[in-house]
Amino acid sequence: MGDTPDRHWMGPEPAGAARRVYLGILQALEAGKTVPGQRLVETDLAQEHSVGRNAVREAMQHLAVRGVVDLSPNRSPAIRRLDLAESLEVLEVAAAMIRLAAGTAARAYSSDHSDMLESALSDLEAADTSADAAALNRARRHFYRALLLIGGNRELQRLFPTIGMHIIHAQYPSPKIQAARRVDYRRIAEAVVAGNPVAAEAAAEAHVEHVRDIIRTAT
Amino acid sequence: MGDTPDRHWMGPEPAGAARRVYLGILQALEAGKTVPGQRLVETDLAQEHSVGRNAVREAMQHLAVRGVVDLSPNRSPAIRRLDLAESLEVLEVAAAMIRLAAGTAARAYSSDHSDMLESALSDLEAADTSADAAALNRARRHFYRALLLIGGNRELQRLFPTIGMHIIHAQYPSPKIQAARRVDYRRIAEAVVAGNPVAAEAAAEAHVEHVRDIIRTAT
DNA sequence: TGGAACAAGATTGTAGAACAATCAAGGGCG
DNA sequence: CGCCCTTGATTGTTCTACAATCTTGTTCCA
Repeated sequence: MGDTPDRHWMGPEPAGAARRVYLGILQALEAGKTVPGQRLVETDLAQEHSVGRNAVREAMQHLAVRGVVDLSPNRSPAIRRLDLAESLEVLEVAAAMIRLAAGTAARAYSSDHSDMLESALSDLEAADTSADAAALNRARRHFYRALLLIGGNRELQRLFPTIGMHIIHAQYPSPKIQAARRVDYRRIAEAVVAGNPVAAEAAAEAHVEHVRDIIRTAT
Repeated sequence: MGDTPDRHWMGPEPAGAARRVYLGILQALEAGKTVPGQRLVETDLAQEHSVGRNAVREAMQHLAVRGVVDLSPNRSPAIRRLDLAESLEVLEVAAAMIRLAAGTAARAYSSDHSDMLESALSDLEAADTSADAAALNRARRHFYRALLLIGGNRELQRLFPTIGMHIIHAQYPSPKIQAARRVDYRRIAEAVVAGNPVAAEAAAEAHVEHVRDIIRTAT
């Protein structure tokens, strides 16, 4: 349907110059080139990406919104670091949001949407065999994007990407989580396709519960 | 327990110069001096508040995060306008978050926290009789702040204020909602004090349901 | 030796100028 | 009447300059 407002279709992302910095840092984080706690100096990043300090600042704001960096006055921004307690707090919020996303998608599902879920799941399989970190993250986002688009709740689309999941995945790059995803996402998808909100919500919560367990024991 | 990071204790708020603009606009919105759909011109605001254009831009970013303004490239930011459908979408997300906040607070409640809830509730009563719009909003925030502090989930504290509730309240300043709050908040508080998460979550959802009904009929 | 006070450097906070890029409205022309 | 183009308004972006603040290292005194 052509009514998707593509303007900032998935949570506000920076545009133009700031975007380069923003994507660069996210990418460096996924690649492990930057680690939690690391300080990010404005002028360095500005030179590195050939942009003005303003643009760097703007990128930092967006990263802070998504819970990737911590911003405090008169201090260099730092990649956010989560202790176990705060990780679990993030997961608790994530559980509520994923649950809502799954339930909403199940309620709104129609056969028009089958392509989205299919391609997301096949992406996941493909990435799973390749074991490429970037591809895995892409596939994960792809799945949630499908869920959010099917559900059609624009406020949820706006807020969902702001949960601090980037850091969670950067801090606990466990292959076990990926294994869990493969099973859990499929279960969620099945419930959505079946138009069964209760089952979808249950599957969503089960998934977060699995991640929670893995993280708890992995620490 | 002095470990509460007061730095950005309640969702990231702008600091310094940008803060003036940010607060000015929120205030103007609550006072009805700015209306949904209104365009906000950078240079005007900069002069008006005696700050640089970048400060205005920064304020806009924060307002966009909180769902107060809509930002699209090469266009003046505009106060967000919600049609009925999107209002309901916002409320759906709000329901999930408030539910989580209430449940978490109920689980974490101890007698140390009684003051917070008490003062929040008495604030609400006081504001209710005075019927001053600003005081009402302050009291509402006070209540949720208490809930979030009791629950202690830092990620929830970060994300909660970013739900687009500012606009909801700006667009539907119905006295009926305030009446519902008086009853509903007390019921939530009672469940929290009783340490009953299930009841707290139910009361939270009931409240949002009431607001939903009021908005549906008020349009 | 320990530590307090101070000095120097690094980094962020903020305003402003300048220019490019884009958009919106109005005017003229076919 | 409708299309195109010019023009003004507004945002996007970089750069400069300086104030405010933090950090670090050094000196000096007890």
